Amino acid sequence: MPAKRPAARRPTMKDIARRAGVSESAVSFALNDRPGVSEITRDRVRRVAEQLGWRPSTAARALSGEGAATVGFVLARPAHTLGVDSFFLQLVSGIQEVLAGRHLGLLFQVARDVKDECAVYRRWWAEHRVDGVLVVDPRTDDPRPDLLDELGLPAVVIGGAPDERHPGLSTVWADDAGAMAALVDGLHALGHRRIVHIAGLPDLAHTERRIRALRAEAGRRGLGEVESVTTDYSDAEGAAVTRRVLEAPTPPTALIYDNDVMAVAGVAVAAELGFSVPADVSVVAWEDSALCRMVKPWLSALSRDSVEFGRTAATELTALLDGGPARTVRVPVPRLIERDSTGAVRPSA
Amino acid sequence: MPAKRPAARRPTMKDIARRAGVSESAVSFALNDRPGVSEITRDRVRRVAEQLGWRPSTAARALSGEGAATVGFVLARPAHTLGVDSFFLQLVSGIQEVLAGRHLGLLFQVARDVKDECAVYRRWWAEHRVDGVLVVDPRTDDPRPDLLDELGLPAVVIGGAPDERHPGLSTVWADDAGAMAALVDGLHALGHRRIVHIAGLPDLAHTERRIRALRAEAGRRGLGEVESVTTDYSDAEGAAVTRRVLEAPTPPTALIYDNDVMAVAGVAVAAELGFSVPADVSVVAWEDSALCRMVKPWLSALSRDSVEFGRTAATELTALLDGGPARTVRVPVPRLIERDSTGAVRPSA
DNA sequence: TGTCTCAGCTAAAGCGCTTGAGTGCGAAGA
DNA sequence: TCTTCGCACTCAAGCGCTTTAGCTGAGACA
Repeated sequence: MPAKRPAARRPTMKDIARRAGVSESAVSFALNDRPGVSEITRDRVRRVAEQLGWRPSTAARALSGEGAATVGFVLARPAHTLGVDSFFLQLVSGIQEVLAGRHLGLLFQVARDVKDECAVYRRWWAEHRVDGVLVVDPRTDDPRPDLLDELGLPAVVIGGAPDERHPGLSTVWADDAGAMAALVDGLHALGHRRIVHIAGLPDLAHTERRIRALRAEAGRRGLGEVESVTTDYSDAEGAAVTRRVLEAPTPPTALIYDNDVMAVAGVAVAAELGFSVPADVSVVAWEDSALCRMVKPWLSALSRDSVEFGRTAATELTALLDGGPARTVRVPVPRLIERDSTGAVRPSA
Repeated sequence: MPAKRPAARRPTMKDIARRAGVSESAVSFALNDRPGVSEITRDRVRRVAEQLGWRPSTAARALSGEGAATVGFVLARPAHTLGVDSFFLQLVSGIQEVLAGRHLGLLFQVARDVKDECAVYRRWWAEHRVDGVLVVDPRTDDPRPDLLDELGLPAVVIGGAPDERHPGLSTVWADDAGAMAALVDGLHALGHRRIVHIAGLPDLAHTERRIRALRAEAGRRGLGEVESVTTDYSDAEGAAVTRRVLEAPTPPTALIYDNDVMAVAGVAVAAELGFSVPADVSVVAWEDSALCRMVKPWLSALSRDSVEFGRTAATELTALLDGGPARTVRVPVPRLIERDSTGAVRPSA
């Protein structure tokens, strides 16, 4: 074998045309299932294409107005919160499943913040790189929907609430408020009255939804000592907040963590401070993963199917790319997996 | 505001040419820092381009032979092992840092297995989608280097050992063997003689390197009872293997886990079986993350800078894309962070 | 027999960019 | 003064595909 074979040449439609004895246009018609060629020609062309291992050049396609066959995905979170997070990989994995089936590529980028993220969208649009984007972590007062509207870039917002001001955007969301209500309901039934919610990043829309839902539920039941504290999702802040609230004069009897990482960190802190889980304090993680079964006691957690979430979002985006109308679809409410970290309030408490 | 504004039109070089009163070619020369235009023309063109918010269409660029300004990254692992893994997100994050600086896009795909991964490379190549790829999880007897050679696709292998048979590929690797030797050295000094290595996927090249290194070290020191067991990296298998080896008649006094997830799962099992860590058994995780500080006792771990790893790999790839020679670069050996899970063997043992 | 139609195909332009082959012109050299 | 550079720039072709308009020949119909 020669040390450095020249790279193989990519076959083009011209090659197919020559081999099949027809014009390039005929090839184009044949391969795109467009009328204008007979069935037998179409078959012949298809066979030659297959035989040559031809694949359309996305560049050429994009240039002649067909779109880039690519969708974009930007992750804008501080680097250190990216560390141990099962959600995004699973989400992306679900997204991929759908996209791969349609031969759509996924252009991935991590950005520092939303401002950077917007710049990325602008660049992608100007460079003709993507046909649409998947937007995650919608914020309160988010600049992205407006921008995407302006650019005319099809998009689906993952995890946002329905938004009438942007009829062009699809939304895939989970009913956080409903889930929170159910959760509080369950804790209330177990006798919990003092509940602290260790929430995620303060400007994420779903953080706010959860906080509001908790407050509403507390109000409805006349629970006075209910509080939400926002964090950056990191184990460090989760631990710090846990320490603070458990060291208060009247510590809560139940802790709701907005992700698994903080919940695990929180349990460790609780143990260190001499709190027994769930006897002294119940713990629920809003996100289930292997992590929740790696600590003792096993953590009760709200479980959602992130892979399916990704699939749904990607499906909505392809629908949009096909010219379909923007839609708002709700994925199932996360289900509470009761393990060993939740229980009735101890009578003495 | 009209409900549906038509999407803004992307400015092209023709627009710039018209506004600047020069030909398209002059614009091209000016914007690409090529000789052929005077400095004042260049400036004028640049200004107009800026003012119009022009960005080169990657499609057109790619079509005229400039490459797609995109690199590819395929992750081929069983979906369930993707769950809680800090390594890849960090790696990608480092990769992005470098790529973003050069306006290179990252096309990301998850595949089922290596065969699928190869298909993805072929497709990307045929579709003109990427200029190069980053290959992770090199295997023993890996089909990918040959394929990439054949396609003439620049690539850097992340985590592979130097490979003379593929002079076209760059390699970025860590000295697993050296790290393992140092680790065994340390454990030996603490009195450990029975060591079990709960390894990762059996056909990954670095798994084999570690296993071989462990065996070599054991041989050199005359340690008889040393063993490596391969797993799929999941907490479940990590736990299962831990249970099996600790229930043996003469259980090991030290456990080396090939990732943090399994180590954490293993510690839980050890506790359950009544083993105290590190008094009865020492535990080391080959991968550091927040996880290692979420369990008691805190886990000693081999720490590498995955973000930097990603940066290095991406830098090598860009060098390759610039026409540089393939290189083999070694990143620093992972450093052992000693926490609370490792200690001297108890005299009685 | 001549005309009309229409299925089945070809020719050619165009997408936005790069690039090699000119072209015009002022300055330097004979 | 005339030639010769060489700089600054323009022309036009080409990358691989789509798409519109146009062409051809065979059958339908009068």
